Amino acid sequence: MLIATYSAEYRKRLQSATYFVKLGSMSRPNVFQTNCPIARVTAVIGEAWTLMVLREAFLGTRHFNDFERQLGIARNILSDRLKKLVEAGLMQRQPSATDKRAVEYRLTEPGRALYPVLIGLTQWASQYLCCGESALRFIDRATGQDIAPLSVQSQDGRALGLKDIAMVPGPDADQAMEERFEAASRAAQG
Amino acid sequence: MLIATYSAEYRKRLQSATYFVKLGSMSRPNVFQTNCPIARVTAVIGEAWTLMVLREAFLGTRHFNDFERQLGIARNILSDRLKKLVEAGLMQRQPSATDKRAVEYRLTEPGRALYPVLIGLTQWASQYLCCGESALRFIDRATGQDIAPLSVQSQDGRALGLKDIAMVPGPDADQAMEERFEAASRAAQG
DNA sequence: TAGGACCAGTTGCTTATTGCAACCTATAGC
DNA sequence: GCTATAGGTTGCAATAAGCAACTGGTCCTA
Repeated sequence: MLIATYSAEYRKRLQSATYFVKLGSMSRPNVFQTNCPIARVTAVIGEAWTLMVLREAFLGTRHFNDFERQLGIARNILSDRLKKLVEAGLMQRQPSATDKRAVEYRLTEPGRALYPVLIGLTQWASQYLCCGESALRFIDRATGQDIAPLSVQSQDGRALGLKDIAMVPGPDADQAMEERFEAASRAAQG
Repeated sequence: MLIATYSAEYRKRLQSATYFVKLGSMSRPNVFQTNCPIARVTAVIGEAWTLMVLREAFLGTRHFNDFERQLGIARNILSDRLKKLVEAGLMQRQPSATDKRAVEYRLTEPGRALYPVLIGLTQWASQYLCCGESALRFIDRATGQDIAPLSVQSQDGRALGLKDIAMVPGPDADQAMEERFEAASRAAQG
């Protein structure tokens, strides 16, 4: 439902070329006007520092100066990223109730919905970039155990590997996209 | 085991400041020398276009010119990103056996291990950026059904929300990091 | 076996982004 | 009032991306 609150307006901008042209350094409207979700997600969280800002937000940071201190990010860049995250509906900007100078940046529902991705990235990096020993672990509060590695599953809960799944064109796919999926499907099999 | 094949050499570079300083535009060694997995993953796949190149690779693209055509990426940037992905061990570069002009870029095991993340991003974007109707769906080959939404789970398969999990310092965490997690833990509860 | 097309890049130039420091406005606290 | 703090903005130098043209091999056809 929160989707509905921001998507009506936001969707228009997503579909206008000028918006994407200004996003990130990838000024290729043709790429971002496709409805490939990865292209769109790149436009929204693909810029330098954006993922780190989100990580900070998940760690509970809410204030401009705290983001700056924790990340060592330049203030103008931080300002820009927070603005874009708010625009994109991932975070909300709220003047503090107790201190009129202060502003609080918090994740919205769409923003929080990214946490499986953040966890997936963390698990991947811990395994492949930190050689299994990172500074960060996730545990299940109820049991204290490490959480399970993120896995792709079927509706009935079977774990699915890369070869068990297929990409198929969705409702918005065009002809070129459909042809690509057939090629991709063959490639995945081989 | 494939980890072992590239990590011995790669790990050294990961730990040297100069490597990170040159990665992306975020020339802040202090950030990337931390062992925060998100910081590291940003260094490796956070640059503009890198995620798109990976998406292409998952779609079965293997040749330089095909990446260029499908993405509309500048050739020098593509060259740079492929080089870095190979260096980082996510892709491998192999001269074609049948055509001596051609080169094949393929995902390695560490690269393929990113697919849950790609799927998570796709599902998130489809829901929040494409309003549920994207050009791309994933189905279970065995049944033809859509796959399940990516979920974070406990060891025994319970679905875990953001509030059911806690971040705790791992083996490589320092004092400052430990203090942060306590703050983060409190923030997640509230 | 000469000529053209094709693959995988590289080079040089222009434009857009980032990093850094200094500055600004409004509020808080004493 | 005076100083410190919060959340920015502005201008300038350094860096990265976008674009077109060029290179060095290899394939293919006549």
